[in-house]
Amino acid sequence: MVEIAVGLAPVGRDTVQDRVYSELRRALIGGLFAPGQVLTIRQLADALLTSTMPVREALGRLIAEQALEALPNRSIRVPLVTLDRIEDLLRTRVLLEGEAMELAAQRMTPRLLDSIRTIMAEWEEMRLGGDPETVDREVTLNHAFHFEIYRACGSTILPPMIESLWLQSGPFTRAAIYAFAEAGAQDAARFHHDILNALAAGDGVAARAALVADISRPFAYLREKLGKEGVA
Amino acid sequence: MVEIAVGLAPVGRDTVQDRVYSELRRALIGGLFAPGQVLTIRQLADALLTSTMPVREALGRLIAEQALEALPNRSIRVPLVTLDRIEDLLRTRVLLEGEAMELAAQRMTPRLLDSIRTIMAEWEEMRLGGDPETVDREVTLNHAFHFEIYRACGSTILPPMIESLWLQSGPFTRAAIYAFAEAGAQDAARFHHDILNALAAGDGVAARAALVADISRPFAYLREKLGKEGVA
DNA sequence: ATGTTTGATCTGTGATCACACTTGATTTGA
DNA sequence: TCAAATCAAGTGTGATCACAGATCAAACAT
Repeated sequence: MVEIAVGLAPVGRDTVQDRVYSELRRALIGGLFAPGQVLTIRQLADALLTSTMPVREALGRLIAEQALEALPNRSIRVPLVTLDRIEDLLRTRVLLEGEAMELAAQRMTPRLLDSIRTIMAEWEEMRLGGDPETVDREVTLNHAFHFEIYRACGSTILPPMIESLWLQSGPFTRAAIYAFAEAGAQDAARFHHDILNALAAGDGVAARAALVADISRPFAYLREKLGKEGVA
Repeated sequence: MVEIAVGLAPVGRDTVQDRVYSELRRALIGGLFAPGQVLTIRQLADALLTSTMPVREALGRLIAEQALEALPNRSIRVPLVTLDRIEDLLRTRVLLEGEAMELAAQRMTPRLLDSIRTIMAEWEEMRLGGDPETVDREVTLNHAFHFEIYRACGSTILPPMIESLWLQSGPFTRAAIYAFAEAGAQDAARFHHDILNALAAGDGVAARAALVADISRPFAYLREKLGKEGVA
């Protein structure tokens, strides 16, 4: 058989389970669920207007990815936020995302750089608007900015692992985003610009350093806040 | 209510799904499934003497962990082995396991060291026996040796991620183990001794180096073998 | 001989039901 | 008055069934 239509993308299935999974994942990364919140299958099925079957399988996947926690009671909850866990997450994210960033810097192409700049531009415009309603979109764009880079690292293993870390960070990054809405806006933008410049120069070490600064910022804030209040 | 029987361990549930999951995981790490092999729910359910329900949920978890692959055909298979994938896995394992090892070296206790030595002793005795029947037990002990260390690293995030990498490495490490049964036995033993000595000395850098040598060995062999034969 | 259609079989997906267990409030007992 | 027993509502788990899509071979048409 001759090769036809090489430019087409694979169509990909669209099962109910996948939609439920994507929706829950979006909600987790966006911080719509509170740490410690218990999720029940039937309640989610009602909210999502489906039956319990797709929900329980999606929850099973999220538990396997450490994004949710299965208690011995058989109940399912969003993991708690503790000081230890924050340190742990930050350290692991620096390790993996730093590596992915440095690898990506060595394989950067003008085309990819353009794509990243486009996302960055939209993100910055939104931040300047200062509309609190757009925080969801902001989270999405921030996610897109980082993973557009990580996908360029040449590894098929690293990006899914980093996604898992974002999923675990999700429940308490939103708090930090809100808090930094004014105070840290220019900082975050500066870090992203630093990353972009380093990538354009092909300087992996500088890109890694800028990234570490970028993701350490909200964690440092949370650490300080939790240190005063105890667990949230 | 008064506190009674404080010394008891939590009983922990034992669902059919968990047993299926453990069994599949064991089979994958032990290399019982061939790369590219297609797994069907009903066939596994028959083999495991259960219904399809627990099997499909267990498969869903394994897919979420990247241990299995969901094709657009809706069929499920063990991921293929390619040269790129081998390089990718090795690089990521060195990154994560090296970090875990260095962290563990800084938190090592005499009690844990003893526990590791016990595993090591049993493993070495089995290797000296040279019985090809015991390769399953050998794989299990090798796993126990490494993860007894990784659990000591103080992170709750790192070990599950490393488990996921072992799961992905499983389908083609067995080939390497067989090949090294005679040729590399003393090498592997030496690396494990190096690791143990470094841990006892609290020397994280040396422990990391010994570990990298340990896990690079079978990968190097596979790389060479695949380079000659093409994909397996 | 090549390409198309057809049909039987097998696959994952989702819905529904029964069951065992947890949980929390209510009732019962001393 | 307080602790223990009880009961009802709600939970995840597993089995079973119905269905749409995939697969592959044989029959057919070009």
